Amino acid sequence: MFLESGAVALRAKTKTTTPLPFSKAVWQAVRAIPRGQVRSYAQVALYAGRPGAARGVGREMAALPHQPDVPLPWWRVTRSDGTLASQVAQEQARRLRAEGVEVTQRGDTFRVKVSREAPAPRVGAKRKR
DNA sequence: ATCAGGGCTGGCC
DNA sequence: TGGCCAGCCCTGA
Repeated sequence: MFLESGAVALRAKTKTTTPLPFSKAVWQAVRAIPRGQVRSYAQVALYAGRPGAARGVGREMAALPHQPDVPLPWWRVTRSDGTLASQVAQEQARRLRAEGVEVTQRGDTFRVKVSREAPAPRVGAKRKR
């Protein structure tokens, strides 16, 4: 699979700075995204063993430039609705297209084509009442 | 289908 | 404790 309970085993004394278990778990989850495919922040969080920590994943992504020793396919991570984070949208769209992923642009909004056959599984979706 | 607004959560500094 | 954020979900237009 994809799920790694090992991430949980990685937790220990956090003590100091960044490379905390959460970060490692996120990196691992992102690295596991197949070329030409995308996952949402929520899915990455789930696979990292921290369901619901989508925003935390976003924070990690934003910190990547500071971790040049840990190259990751960050461009394969999008929002649940398929739109791309504005500050990296251009670059992200370029990289995704280079992998054969369809990306549309409307105004400043970029978004990946979401197949109706294989809809991105929503994480933590609440039932409508 | 798309967009805006509002409320909420998780992890970190 | 307070506040930030590359998010998520729901509702309504």
